Amino acid sequence: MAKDRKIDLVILGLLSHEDLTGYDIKKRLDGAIGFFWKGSFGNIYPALSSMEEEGLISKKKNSKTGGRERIPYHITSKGTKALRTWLEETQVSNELKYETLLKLYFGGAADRSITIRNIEIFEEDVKKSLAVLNMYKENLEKVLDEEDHVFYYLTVTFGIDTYEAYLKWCTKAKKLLKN
Amino acid sequence: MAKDRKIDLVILGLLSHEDLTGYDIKKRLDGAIGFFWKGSFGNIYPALSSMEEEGLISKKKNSKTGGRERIPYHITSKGTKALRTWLEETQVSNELKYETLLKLYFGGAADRSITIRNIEIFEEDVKKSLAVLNMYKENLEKVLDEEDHVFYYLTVTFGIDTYEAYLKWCTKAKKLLKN
DNA sequence: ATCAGCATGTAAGGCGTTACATGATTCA
DNA sequence: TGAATCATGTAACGCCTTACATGCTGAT
Repeated sequence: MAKDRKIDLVILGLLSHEDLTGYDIKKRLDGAIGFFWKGSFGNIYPALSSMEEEGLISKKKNSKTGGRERIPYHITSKGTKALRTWLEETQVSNELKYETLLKLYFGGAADRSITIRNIEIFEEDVKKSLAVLNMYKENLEKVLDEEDHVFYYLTVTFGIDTYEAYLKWCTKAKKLLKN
Repeated sequence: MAKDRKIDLVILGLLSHEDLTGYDIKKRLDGAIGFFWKGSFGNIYPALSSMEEEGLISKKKNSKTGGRERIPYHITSKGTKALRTWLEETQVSNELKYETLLKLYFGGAADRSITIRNIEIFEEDVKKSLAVLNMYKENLEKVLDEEDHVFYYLTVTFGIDTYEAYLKWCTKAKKLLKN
C-alpha cells in the first residue's frame, strides 16, 4: 500500500462495512468523518484505481440506478488484513495546521481588535459545528448497542468535548484581551 | 506571495519581531509553535529564497559566530504589510488529519482491546505534551505584561485546555469500551 | 428547458517530506 | 578522534487541491 497516502485506510475502513462507489466515499467524508479527515475526488478516484491494482479492493458489477454508471468497490481479504495491520500499529501521526492559532500567535503585528474579531469568527464556526455534532450524538445514542456505533459515538463525543473546551477558552481569551 | 504556502506567514510573523536565519526559524517551529504548525528545512529555505525575490524579506550581512555562515533575514515594509493583510482576512483554514480518530472510527474492524490500547497511547502523548505546555505557561505568566506575550500565553492555554479535555474524554471512552 | 444531483475520471501545478551533500566548530 | 551542534541548501518523489471534461436522470 502507498506509504504516505492515508486516504487508503479511510477507504478500507469504509469498505469494511459495505460496498461503496467513489462518490459514496466522498459523501461519507463530507459527513461526520470530515471533522477529522478530508478528501476530494481527485484524491479518492486515483486511490481506488491503485488499490484495485494492488488487490486490496475489487470492482463489483456496474449497476445503473438512475443517474450515471456506478462502480461499487468491495474489500478483499488482503484489504481487510491491511486495515487490521494499520489499526494494530502503535505509531500515529496527527497533523494539524491551525491557522486560527497562527493568527493568534502573531496577533501582536496588528491591532488587538483584529485578534478579538478573529476569535469571534472561530467561536461562531465552533458553535455551528457543535450543533451538527450534537445532532449526530442524539441519533447515535438511540442505536448505541448496534454494530460499531460505539466507535462513531466516541469520535462524536471527542469532537463535542474539545469544541466545548474551545468555547470556554474563547470566553476567557476575549476577557483577557479586553482587560 | 505564494497562494497556498502558509509557511510564508509563519516566517513573516517570526521576522516581525527579530531577524532570524532559516535555522533559527526551524528551532522556533520545533518549540511552542510546533503544537499547531510544523515545518522542515526543505520547506523553509525555498520559502526564504522566493520571499526574498518577492521583496517581502531581505538578507542581512553574513555573520560568522562560530559554526558555519549565518544568513539572517529581515522583514521589509512590504512583508509587514502582507502579514497584516493576512491577519485581517476573515477566512481561515484549520486542516487536521487526526489518525487517532480515524483508527477509533474504524475500531470495529479489530479487537476492542486494540482500540483501548490506541486510546492509551494517545493519552500518554497528551500527558507529555501537557507537561511541556504547563512549563511554557509558567514561564509566560512571569512576563505577561511584556510585548506580545499575551498572544503566546493564549495559544499555550488553548493547548492546555484542549489537551485537558482530551484526557477527560480518554477516561470516559475507556470506561465505555470496557463496559 | 434548465438546473441540481448523481457519477467518474484526468491534468496541471504546487507543496511538502525525506534524504542527501557539505562543512565548520566545540567538547569530551 | 569522533560526536554533537550549528548551518545552508538541493533533489526526488509523492501527494493533494483545483479545475476541467463528460453525461445521465428527474424535478420544476
